[in-house]
Formats: sequence, C-alpha cells, structure tokens
Amino acid sequence: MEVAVRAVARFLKVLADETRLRMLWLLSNRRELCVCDLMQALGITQSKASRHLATLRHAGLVVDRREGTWTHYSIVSPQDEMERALLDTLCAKLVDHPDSGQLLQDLQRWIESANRDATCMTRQGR
Amino acid sequence: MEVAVRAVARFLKVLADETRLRMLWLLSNRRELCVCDLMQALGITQSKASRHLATLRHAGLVVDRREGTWTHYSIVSPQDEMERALLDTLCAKLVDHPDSGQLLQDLQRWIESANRDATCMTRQGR
DNA sequence: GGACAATATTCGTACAACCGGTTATACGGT
DNA sequence: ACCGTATAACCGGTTGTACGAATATTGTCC
Repeated sequence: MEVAVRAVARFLKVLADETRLRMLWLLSNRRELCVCDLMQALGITQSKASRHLATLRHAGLVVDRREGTWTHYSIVSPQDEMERALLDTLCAKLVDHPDSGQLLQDLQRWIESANRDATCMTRQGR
Repeated sequence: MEVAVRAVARFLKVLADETRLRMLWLLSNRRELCVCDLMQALGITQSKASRHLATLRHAGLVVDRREGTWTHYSIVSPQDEMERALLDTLCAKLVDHPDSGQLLQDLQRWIESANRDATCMTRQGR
C-alpha cells in the first residue's frame, strides 16, 4: 500500500519536465511523429530527444513503431485510471495555453520546410 | 511565452513528491490541520513537515493561519485554471486510491490518541 | 561487408532536491 | 523577564536528474 503513492509521485515526476510536456503536447495533436521531427520542432539535440522519449516510453505514455531506420512515436492512454485522468486534464488544458499556438506553429514550419527533405534523405520516397 | 510551459513543469514538480501528495490528500479531507498533526499522522520529522509545507505554501496550494504558537494549514484552490483542474483531478482520484483509507486512518488514530494531548500541552484549553 | 543515416545508450559532470540534525524565531504562560 | 513549546530556517551530506559529447546499435543501400 506504500507503493501506490510512490507510483503516483513517480508518474508526476515524468510529467514535470518542460521538454517532455512539449513532446506530449505535440504528440497529442499529431497521430505520430518521428524523433527527428521532434528534435527539429523543439530545437533540441538528438541525444536529448531520444533520452526524454525513452523516459516517456518507460512510463507507458508513448509507444514506438519502427519503420526502417525511423522510429515513430505516438501517445497512448495509460491503463491506470488516475494516470489517464491526469494526462487527459493536462492535454485538454494545454490547448487553451498561450504556448500551444507557438509550439504547433514551430512544428508545422519544420514539417513544411525544405530542410526537412534535405536532412532526412530517404524520406523523399515516402 | 517560453515562461508558461516552465510554470506548468514547476507546478507539477511541486506535486511530484510522496510527502506533499500525502499532505494534500489529508488536507483535502479536513478543513485544516496544524503542523504537529501532519507530522504525527505521516510519521515524519518536524523539519521535514515544515519544509514541505513551505514548498506547498510558496506554490500557492495551501495557506497558513496563525493562532498563537500554532500554524494551521488548509488547502486553497489555485487561481490558475490548469493548476486547479489538475489538483482537482488528483484529489478526486486519490479518494478511490488504495492508500487513502490507510492514510486517513492513521490521521484519525493520532487525533483520537491520548498522546495528542500529552504532546501538545496547551491544546487542552481549546 | 563497407559506408552512411537515424536512433539509442553510456559516461562524466553540473546542479537541484531531499534529508536529518541543529539553531533561530515567535508566541504564551508564569 | 524567563522558560518551554511550535514552527521555521540553516547546514552539510547524499541522492536524483538533466545535460552534451562521444560511442554503440540498428537498418539501408551499394
């Protein structure tokens, strides 16, 4: 019974990070995104992106789908009742958040940019 | 605009601690509690209790009311829309949580115990 | 199988958070 | 004014977390 509160705290700790919040927010608005999209949209290093995605994955908040060399991540509803409720509240409220527009705009800009094809060579065939 | 996501993360960080979660849970079930009640119910040192209460106070999640030497703490709904929503979800879900019974039981046991009067001498006149 | 691209992991380090124990402050009773 | 109690603030040590840089892994193409 001691374990349970600890689990809640651990879960909240996963959420309590700027980068991971931004990632969740972007993922909740797109069906899926690959690592390079996230690192470009958020302007972070590859190592940083991968590390935080691993944290989210271990917490059961996202799942990865391998397709060739790419790894696509998508959000997944946690099985735990409380975790799901908290995540839903968070994402719902993030929509009204002043930052949300900017965040999505940055992502959109990157996805439409010419650099995207230049950086990810093999992507052109898709 | 960069500031805002940071604020959300900071808020979640305040929530992401076992002791503070237990305190919030207890406070959400009692109108108010003094520090010595919390430290006894949770079985923690005075220093620890005071420190975490200060954190909650600075985050605007609780307010203190001085009455003589005692400080009574009570929960307060945050002004920020998202913070309030998250806190509400958390407390609502904590009710169904397996730990909740034990937690309240510990508090009740302490409040009714003979030790309470013995420890807090001046309390008898109230 | 070699070269290269996308992603993951490891390593060493800086920094923040938590802790117990101690000291300081504030208040009430005598 | 003095003493004891309740609480807050400080201090040194330990642990946890995030970071960049470098390295490893995995898959693709030739």
